[in-house]
Amino acid sequence: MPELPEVEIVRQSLNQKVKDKIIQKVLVKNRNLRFKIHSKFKNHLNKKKIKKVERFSKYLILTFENKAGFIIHLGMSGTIHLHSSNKKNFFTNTSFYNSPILPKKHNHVEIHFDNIKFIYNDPRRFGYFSTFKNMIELKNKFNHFGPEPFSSSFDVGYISNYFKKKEKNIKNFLLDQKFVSGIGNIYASEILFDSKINPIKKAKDLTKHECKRILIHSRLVLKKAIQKGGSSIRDFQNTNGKIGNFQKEFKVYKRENLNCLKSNCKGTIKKITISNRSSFFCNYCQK
DNA sequence: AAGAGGCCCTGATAGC
DNA sequence: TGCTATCAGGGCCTCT
Repeated sequence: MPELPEVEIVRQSLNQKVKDKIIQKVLVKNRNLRFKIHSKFKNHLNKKKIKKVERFSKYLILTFENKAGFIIHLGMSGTIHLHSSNKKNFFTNTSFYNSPILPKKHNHVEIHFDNIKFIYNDPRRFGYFSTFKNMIELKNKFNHFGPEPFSSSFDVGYISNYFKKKEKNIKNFLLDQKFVSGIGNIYASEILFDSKINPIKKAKDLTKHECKRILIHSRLVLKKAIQKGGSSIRDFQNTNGKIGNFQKEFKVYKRENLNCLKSNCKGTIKKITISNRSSFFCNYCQK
């Protein structure tokens, strides 16, 4: 569910609310996530002060003062809710697609700070928590990941070189975290539309110019999504009133059978399935 | 090595 | 109203 922009939005509010706060108590209500929450998880977190909340790709990284810390992946349906006990009924939903009301089912982890409760909720259980002891261990966790679109190492040379002899379609590569980190199914379609590239085009057939467009639009789309506060598919109102309206800007995602929004294009948006995931594109202007 | 496909889960929605 | 089928923003694992 959450792609890089959404996780970045979560990171920002999380960093704002729990930075420099001490974990007073950890409750594991249901350890069954993609990977079972380790029995040592509680002790690893207990009484530690959060030094910073960072993000790599779709992963949240919370680091303690002693350089140890933990990672959160939200999977498809993971949401984080912050509940302030200072003011009654004050909820901050740092996720982006369910209501600001605290969920009753599927709460897996509670982390209590002074005056703030962190609640991790995940109906589909595709998310997970993992811990690291130091910076080296943290770095190793992301060893096999490709660069983020914003990274300087994600350049035309890298892209065109990577695509040499690759038979797989371009859409799959945008979703392949070994090639580029942080893009998911929604933004893959949006990036390809802006780049005017057909999702089923083989990667090896992309020209250098097309690689350049992939580079530029990956950055633009994600940047704009972050500025808009990410995407929420469902009706969403949060008490801060600042989260998630990039979905209004979707040009192809969930717009099948509607007109192509490119000026002078008479095409209609199509929906096809690529590797069991839906893809949206205009078969008129995406070559 | 690269690529295809199954699978992990629950919940919302569409169609009958 | 209630059943069944399909779909959902991710990514790991296995097989060829």
